[in-house]
Amino acid sequence: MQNNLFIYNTLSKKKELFIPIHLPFVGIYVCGPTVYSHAHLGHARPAITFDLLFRYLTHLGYKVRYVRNITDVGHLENETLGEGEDRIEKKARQEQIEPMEVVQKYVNTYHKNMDQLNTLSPSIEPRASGHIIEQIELIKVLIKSGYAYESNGSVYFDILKYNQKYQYGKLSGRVLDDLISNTRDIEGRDEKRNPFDFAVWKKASPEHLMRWPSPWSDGFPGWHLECSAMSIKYLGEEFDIHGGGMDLMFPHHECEIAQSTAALGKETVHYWMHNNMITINGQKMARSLGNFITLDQLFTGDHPLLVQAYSPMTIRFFILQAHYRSTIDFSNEALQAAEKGFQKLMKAVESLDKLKPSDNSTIDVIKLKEKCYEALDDDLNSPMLLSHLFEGVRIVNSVIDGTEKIDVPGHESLKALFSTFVFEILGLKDESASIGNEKLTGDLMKIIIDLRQAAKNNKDWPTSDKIRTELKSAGVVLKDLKEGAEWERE
RNA sequence: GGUCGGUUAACCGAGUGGCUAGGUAGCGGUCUGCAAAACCGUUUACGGCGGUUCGAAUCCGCCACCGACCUCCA
Repeated sequence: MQNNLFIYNTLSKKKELFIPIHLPFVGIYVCGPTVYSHAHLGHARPAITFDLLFRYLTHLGYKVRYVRNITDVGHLENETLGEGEDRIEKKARQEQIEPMEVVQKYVNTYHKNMDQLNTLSPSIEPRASGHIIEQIELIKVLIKSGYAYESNGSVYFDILKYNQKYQYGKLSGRVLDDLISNTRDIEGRDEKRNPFDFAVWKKASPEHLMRWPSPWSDGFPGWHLECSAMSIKYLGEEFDIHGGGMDLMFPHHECEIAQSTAALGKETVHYWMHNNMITINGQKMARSLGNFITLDQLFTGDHPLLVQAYSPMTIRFFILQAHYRSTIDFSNEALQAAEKGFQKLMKAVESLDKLKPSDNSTIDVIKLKEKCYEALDDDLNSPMLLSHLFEGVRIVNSVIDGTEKIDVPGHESLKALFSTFVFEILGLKDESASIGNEKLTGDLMKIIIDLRQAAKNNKDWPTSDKIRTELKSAGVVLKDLKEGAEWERE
């Protein structure tokens, strides 16, 4: 199996030809969500980016194992002070439910949202809380090899020790000495030998709910550890691709590299891929900044910043229109443009079946197909791919117009091209059947209501009442309010 | 302050040392009873100042502005 896929490797800061370790298999690990709140637009970015990668590698014929974790323990709100509250526990306390109820609730909504965005399920979706034993075993290895030490029931990773043999910070381009010299002194971490040491195991305070027994204390694993433990378990000591958001590069992925390298004595990940952020008014969208829009809000339009609802495919198209390593700035204008562009694409796909082939052709579909592959091979350049697909849209419409001609083989190739790139690889789908009908119904009702209002203005009560009666028998109830009529299904 | 990235036309957003990215919006045209759609054409593009080059928006330097990360974040 051969390919010309080049992937930008954060580790080397270069595009590199993708060569898998064990043909025909490919292993991908992507950092998934911490499930303590609704998924927001930012979560859609890595999900769609790596869904595209998963789909493309699968299309190329690889047997891909795609692992995306669920963080359900150990992710604290403020690790600097050492006493940060676990996000999930905090939510549980606020809502007076079990932490695992919080986890279940938001895993469910996350899955629902990901389905709506038409992302394929990962091959394995491991949870941190389900791999406590694996994490404890990894800690034992780290302690034994001298890269971690126990302190008052907690266990910390020894950064200085690690840095003697390996290079801490190489992924994010950081130098440990610089980090140390730039650090303000913060109180409350006397348990650590060095302020940069990070917890791999934390002793639980008496009131802490999520706790497991370990050789060191009743406690819980450090946030970074789960990814090392679970990626090694499911993908092996060396695997192909590790992905995640750019904001995770430091410290999360840096710590992950340190843990895995210290435990195994070798590089675990061959290609590191990082998607960029979504910004809103030029600033990163994040829960902590309070400027985030959840996916549910986006799909319903229920948010002060939204002038209308945007369908899941509009969001997917919007995200694919930018390259995954660029930031995308959110705005209603941009989303409306994406919506129209997406509809134009879908409309052309519908028209494709109706094309009347000629004996000869003015179109080079093979060339177009090559360009589509070239775009994807160039570090998943989805915007470039879309621009080529819009060339296909122009072709379809021009054939209908009669300004271009296509023969039977060309027609078949073009159909295959759209099917492959639009649906199979980009993972778009036609949602006009559902959403379009809903919109149509609304528009039809408006017309009917306006006609009835005209009748009422003319005091044409028989007509007005007839409309209301017949709608009622069709299952639609009209309500005459002060501001005008409203309708709803019975 | 440190590290890294960005600044492209009305908006979003690719890309390249010389050749139209694309979408949306606008304008003109074809078509059309009118409109819509579609097609064709089109609008002040590449932050500023220097340098390298036959030629730079693309490479180099400086400056300005914006953003990300620097133990919360997808």
